[in-house]
Amino acid sequence: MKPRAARTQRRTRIQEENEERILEAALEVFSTHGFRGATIDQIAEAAGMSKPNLLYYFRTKEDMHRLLMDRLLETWLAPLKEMKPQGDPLAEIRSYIRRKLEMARDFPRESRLFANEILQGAPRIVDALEGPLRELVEEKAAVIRQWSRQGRLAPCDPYHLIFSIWATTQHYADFDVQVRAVLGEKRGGEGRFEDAARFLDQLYVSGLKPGQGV
Amino acid sequence: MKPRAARTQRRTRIQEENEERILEAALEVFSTHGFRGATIDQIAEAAGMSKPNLLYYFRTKEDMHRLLMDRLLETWLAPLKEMKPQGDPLAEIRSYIRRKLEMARDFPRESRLFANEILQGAPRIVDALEGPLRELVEEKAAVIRQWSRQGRLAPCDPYHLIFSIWATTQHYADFDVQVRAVLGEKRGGEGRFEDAARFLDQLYVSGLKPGQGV
DNA sequence: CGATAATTTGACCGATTGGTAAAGATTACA
DNA sequence: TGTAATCTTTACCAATCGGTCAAATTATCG
Repeated sequence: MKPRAARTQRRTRIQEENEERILEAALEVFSTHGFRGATIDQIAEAAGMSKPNLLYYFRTKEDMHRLLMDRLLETWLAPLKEMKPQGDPLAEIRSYIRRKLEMARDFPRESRLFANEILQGAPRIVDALEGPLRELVEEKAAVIRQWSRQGRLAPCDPYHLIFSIWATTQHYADFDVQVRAVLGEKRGGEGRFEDAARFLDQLYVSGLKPGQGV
Repeated sequence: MKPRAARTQRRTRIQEENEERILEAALEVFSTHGFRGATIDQIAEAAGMSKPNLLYYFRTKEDMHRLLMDRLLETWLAPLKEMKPQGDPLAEIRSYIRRKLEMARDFPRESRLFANEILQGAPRIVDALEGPLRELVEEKAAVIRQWSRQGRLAPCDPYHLIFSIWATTQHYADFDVQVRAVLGEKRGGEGRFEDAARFLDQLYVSGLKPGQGV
């Protein structure tokens, strides 16, 4: 009997293990080739099982991708959710940047999976973008605007502030090949994330200190 | 007789036109699906010609991609090349940002083509990254460091400064779908580029003014 | 015009794609 | 231990992939 959807909730040990192995492999393959560029054979091989066996757990390629995206979205929104209105504005933004940078360092494949999907027109998550994501950003934008109004943060466009934080941090995961090519071997080691953190700290703290700019 | 490579340089009008039409179509398709995700049939249809006809002008899918990437790289490096050591540091950086932002607005497909390639491991342009790109960045990083040493710019890591400029500007092309989803209809019109320019101006000018930060 | 080169087409190729059918092997559990 | 449910494999499918070929068509130019 097919395991997914046609079952009363019990999950076998084998089922649990294999689904996890498949998702791990799918993350690897999807994140480096995009949805269309990835093949089930590739994923099956990466998961160490035959293609029909894989398809016993996930009926289609889309099923795998959808589940990955669903899981990802929560993880993805979490750091922004943590930004608290009652905290110190600069400190809140700083630690948001740090969290995002840590995600770029520790979960580059997730970042690339997301980037691939957006880059290719987000056909499979456009709803999430226009729904939960947009609402969360709107909420946090209001918080940032409030901070500015209170004179605790330089006045600035909160949306583009958030975009710039996404861009600068995810860049280290999505464009990793380029970053390492440019930095070379001596500068491009693991220290690049600390260097990036230092630079971004400086940029944003100086750039957003109240009393700065328009 | 095959036109490419096996010819003594003469290029027919038809040849010129069709090659351009093909490259235009290839840019469209490659930039939205990546190399592996794109198919020759798709490109041929977008170019309004039959597949064998397309393959008469470009012998392989890789040939099209390679030519696009070669052309792109020059365009891509141009804005950074324009940054002059003898100019005013903040003004030079500002106009570099503006140029990059204009490229994101006017050539989003080129940006996405590049992003797709990097994201998927840059298998077809890794040489360019480690060669010309790296050298140019090294040169300009030296310029920036010099500016800082002269006290005309806040001391900062020049490499990560450049990365952050790439990231924040290209974001508006590569993640366009997301940007528009978050901004919604009223905020997401063409004005988003001007808003972005304003925000980035503020961020970088305040963040890099001499006497700021570490 | 005629002829030669350039262009376009339809028919086709083997390999790979996403996915299925059914039988065999293994596991869980009464 | 028996057996029913779960898991795995082999063999296969139609569709699509990148690309070829030869014949038909069109453009160029003396």
